[in-house]
Amino acid sequence: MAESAVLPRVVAIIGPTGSGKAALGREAARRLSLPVLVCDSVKVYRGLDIGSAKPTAEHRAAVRHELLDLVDPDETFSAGDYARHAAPHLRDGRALFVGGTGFYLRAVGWTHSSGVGGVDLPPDDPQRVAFDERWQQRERDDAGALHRALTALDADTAASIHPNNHVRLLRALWLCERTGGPISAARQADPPRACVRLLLVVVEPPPEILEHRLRARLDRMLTAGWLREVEKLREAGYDARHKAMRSLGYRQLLDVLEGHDTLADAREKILVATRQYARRQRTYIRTQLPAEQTITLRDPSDCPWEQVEGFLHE
RNA sequence: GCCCAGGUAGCUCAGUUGGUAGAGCAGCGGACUGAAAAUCCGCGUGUCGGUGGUUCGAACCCGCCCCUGGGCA
Repeated sequence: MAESAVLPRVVAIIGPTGSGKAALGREAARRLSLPVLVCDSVKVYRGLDIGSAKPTAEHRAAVRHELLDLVDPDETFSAGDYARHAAPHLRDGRALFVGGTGFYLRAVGWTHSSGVGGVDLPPDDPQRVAFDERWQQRERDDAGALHRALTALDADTAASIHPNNHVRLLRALWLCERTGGPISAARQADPPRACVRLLLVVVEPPPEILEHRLRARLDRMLTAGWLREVEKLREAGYDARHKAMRSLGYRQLLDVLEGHDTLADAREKILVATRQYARRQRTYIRTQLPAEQTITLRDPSDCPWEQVEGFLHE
């Protein structure tokens, strides 16, 4: 109670890619006199500018944007890293997040099992890389090995992850190994709880409008030199080995540069992948982001600013 | 005009000796505890070009018509 009174108040503008949340975010920043805290897993990478729809120099001059360009494309970056970068911006007690990466927002707004943080290592730590490689090899030799191993260590967690989902199985297995016990027990003992008071502004345009915007935006990006941007990154030594370069669109354009695909075909593939991504975002926002208040906007110009300002200052 | 090959799901195509149809992709839905623009799971959405016939029964066999591609004129 007393604790919740001091929790930071956070307004988060979120929505599928191409929904117009960035423009709404700039307007919100002006009205609320807050910087835009960008919540986007690709805009944290330096050099991935056009394809990630990073705010332009003009926009950045007009409105302060934070949490951009945090790492190089060959560096690993996680939701935990994002939460650590975001934390200082919450100190004043009020903040405005704008972006499409719901998973990062959740890392900021909810606590995660303590005791895990201390033993965890970043994904590029040699010890963890060796662990992942060892188990991936084991899974190749013996399908289902990962899931069986996790079942032996932590049946509850194993039951909640499909045997084919190696990424999540590996992560859970790693945590069990590091903590020396079932991770589900630690999570039960310390369940996640909100560490901010959240007002979610969900921008969700009707499907026909979103479709039109996605096409127009993709063509604008290509015209603006997206392919050249990818070529430059490739010349700098970044390629599909690096997570950043496997982001939506970047991987397809790498295929073009490597002669595996035509630009026209890549364009269609990017469009399809973008639609699919937008749908995953909608599902995530709908099901994984509980908030104190939620405003859903079909049209960003209908934003009820009194309610938003009221939430921040009540 | 004649000959050949096709017309089956939104697209590309399977479909055994006749038993009212199924793959991939797309689409739709879902999961998600620091890889998340990642990873993974579930779901078939259909006048089988049309029409008449043969048959207990036709995507499949026969006739006619329509459409597409190629060849010959």
